[in-house]
Amino acid sequence: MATDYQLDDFDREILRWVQRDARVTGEEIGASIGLSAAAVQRRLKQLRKVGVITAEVALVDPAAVGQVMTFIVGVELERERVDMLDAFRGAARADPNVQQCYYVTGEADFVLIVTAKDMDDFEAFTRRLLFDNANIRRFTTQVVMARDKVGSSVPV
Amino acid sequence: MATDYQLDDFDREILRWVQRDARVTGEEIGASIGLSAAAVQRRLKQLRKVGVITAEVALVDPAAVGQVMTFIVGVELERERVDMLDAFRGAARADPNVQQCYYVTGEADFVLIVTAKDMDDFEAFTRRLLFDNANIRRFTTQVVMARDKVGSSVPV
DNA sequence: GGTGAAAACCCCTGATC
DNA sequence: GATCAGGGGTTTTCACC
Repeated sequence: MATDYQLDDFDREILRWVQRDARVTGEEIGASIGLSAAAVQRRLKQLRKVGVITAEVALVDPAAVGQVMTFIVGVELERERVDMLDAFRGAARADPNVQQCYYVTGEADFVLIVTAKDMDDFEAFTRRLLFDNANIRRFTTQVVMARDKVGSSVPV
Repeated sequence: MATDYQLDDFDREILRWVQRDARVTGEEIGASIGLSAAAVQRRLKQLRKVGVITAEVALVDPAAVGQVMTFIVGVELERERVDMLDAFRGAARADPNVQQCYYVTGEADFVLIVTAKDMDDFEAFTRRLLFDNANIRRFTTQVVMARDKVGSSVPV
């Protein structure tokens, strides 16, 4: 696991850079923190290997690809049995409209971040994942009017 | 704006690739969809230029850098005045513990995805952003027990 | 263990068709 | 859009601390 990997200050600086922009060159990072480009690349390789960096991905503007709507859906299951939890998790993970899925304490059991092309698309999603599922007691929907901060930049 | 840019099937295939892995080579993408590497790069450049691809970033495992806890916080403002909304947005966006901030309809006004090193760190966050703010009526906290799906992969 | 320097390699870029 | 030549970034090797 990556949990026991000890970062030093150079690693943290590098992570701050690549969390903003993964295409920045090792040379530029190195110049800003006083390291050679090769050293930066070596550290990046290690950070990937040990799992501190889980992936390097392109972020796509949902509106630009026709996924103009975003919803936050709280889901409460009928019965909290492990097999039912796992079944729901699997279905949520596999659903293309589900961007994120959190298993939480509190009122809801799961919180989902969902995008959809339009209301019909969202309704199709709710039928698919929620209504046609006897194990779901109820769910709440919040419509996102503005995404003020996105991504998953972690403070390091 | 990027909203009026028309994607074709090649673009969509490319977006599926780079949303999973931004380091994949143009050659590999091209081979899988029947395009030359140069053509793929040209399309990627265009997708960046028009804003379909908003960024290419490294994803960091929060647990690996000591941010082991995740929370979902619903925030209800005292009065929904535009200047107060904007003030809160700005503060949330600037806060290092806030990973995501959504302005929503429904019970809450904002939904935040927050990470913290531990409960003390989270408490410090709530003081900083929530308690020391007369404009906040109340907030709810849900503790994330499992992050089943993360990132912001958009179906294209 | 770590770094920096240089060469080799690979990929991206731009020009051309 | 494809092909090819040129430039740039990454990766490896090596010597060094």
